[in-house]
Amino acid sequence: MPEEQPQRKRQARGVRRMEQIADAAADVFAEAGYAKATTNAIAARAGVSPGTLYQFFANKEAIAETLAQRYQSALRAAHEKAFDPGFASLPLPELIDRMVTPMIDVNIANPGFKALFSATDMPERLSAPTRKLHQAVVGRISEVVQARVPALPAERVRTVSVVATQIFGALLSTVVAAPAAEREIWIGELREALLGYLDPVIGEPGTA
Amino acid sequence: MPEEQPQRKRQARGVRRMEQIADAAADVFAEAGYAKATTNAIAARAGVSPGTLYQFFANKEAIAETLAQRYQSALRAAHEKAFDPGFASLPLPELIDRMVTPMIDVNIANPGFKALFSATDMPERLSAPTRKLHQAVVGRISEVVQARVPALPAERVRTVSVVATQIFGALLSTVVAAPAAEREIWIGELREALLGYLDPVIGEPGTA
DNA sequence: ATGAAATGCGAGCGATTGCTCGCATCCAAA
DNA sequence: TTTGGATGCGAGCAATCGCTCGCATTTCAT
Repeated sequence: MPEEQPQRKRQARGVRRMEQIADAAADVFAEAGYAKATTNAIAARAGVSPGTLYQFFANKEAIAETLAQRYQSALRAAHEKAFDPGFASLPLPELIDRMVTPMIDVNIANPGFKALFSATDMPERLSAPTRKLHQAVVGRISEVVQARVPALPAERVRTVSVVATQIFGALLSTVVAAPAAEREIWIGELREALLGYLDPVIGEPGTA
Repeated sequence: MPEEQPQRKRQARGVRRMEQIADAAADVFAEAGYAKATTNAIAARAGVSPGTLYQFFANKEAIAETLAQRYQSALRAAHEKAFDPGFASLPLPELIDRMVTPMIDVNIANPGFKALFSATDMPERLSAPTRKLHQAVVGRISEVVQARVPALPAERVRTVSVVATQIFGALLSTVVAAPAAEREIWIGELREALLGYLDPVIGEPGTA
């Protein structure tokens, strides 16, 4: 268990510096990926010296960890909005919309993070929590699906949830990468894709 | 244009060594990714010294390039099987099956290559050709879709083809990663997902 | 005002890694 | 059998990069 070390007292200026460095790191990581991003480049982007950077972060991993926590808390907030069990009885198109919208928004607000934390060049320690959250999404979707169609075997519920998540993830990248003007088009296609896959299985609540 | 340098004469033994090194590189790259894979590790895996490795490959990039060419020619062969324009008038489930099967097979036969060449830690030079082939796939699918439903606007044809490709790519990873025993299940879901998305648009040949 | 602590700098250390170099050995053509 | 080139080795070079260290400056509580 990683115990909190008695982190030194920060002045307001120091806290600002930390955010400034973390912001710069988000840029550099997004552009270059974790492995190719150098700490010196992050420091330069933040307009500080390498020494200053290491005044606030123990090492490269710690910088990424800060970003990981930012992303994770944003994700968790989105999950609360997206996976309300009460949605289970809604018409399928609306159900999809309620789930998809918050997840898209959080990823548009944090561009690059999804790619960064699913990349393989990042230390296991940092990608693991995000992957775990991703697994949790499958679980949350499974709950909604199971609540909607109780007669569906648990194994099939799981399979359907995994596939729906994969479809969502793939098209999410396209939506985020698209210029803002085209996003609605791709979001529409995303909805159609999910609807097309899910309708035969869980189109009507209560049926098997 | 990259001109062939007058590569030195190889003995049969040398050719074998090259394949042996390339095979080892495929393993190491698949395990560690391009950036984290060291040439010394590749040499060790191949059971040769670093000097021997560089007897046959100019640099790290050249090793990956050999693998890229392997993958690309395998992909091209699969594309020939998968994107026959004559498929356009088949019933949709069969059309999907004809396209999907060769693409799945080639990726099962070359595990790790898809992930390797779509990773961002690889030099642009090497990922670009594979990305270009991927773009070509969208074009090939567009042709089939357009041939099937001539009344569909070109822009919409393109959008549908992109989305279908994305759905395929996402579930392909799951199929390849799954143990052989479960593959048929995931392939079935992949077919259902594509069918669900495509049926409303191009379900019947000739309709708009 | 003053001292202690926080902030800041940047040259450069140590480890890693792609790659080289000098030299030994193997092979095939003459 | 001889000989030139292909194959093979592995210590170590050079460049990169994460990170440190010594020291200067700023901030803040007293």
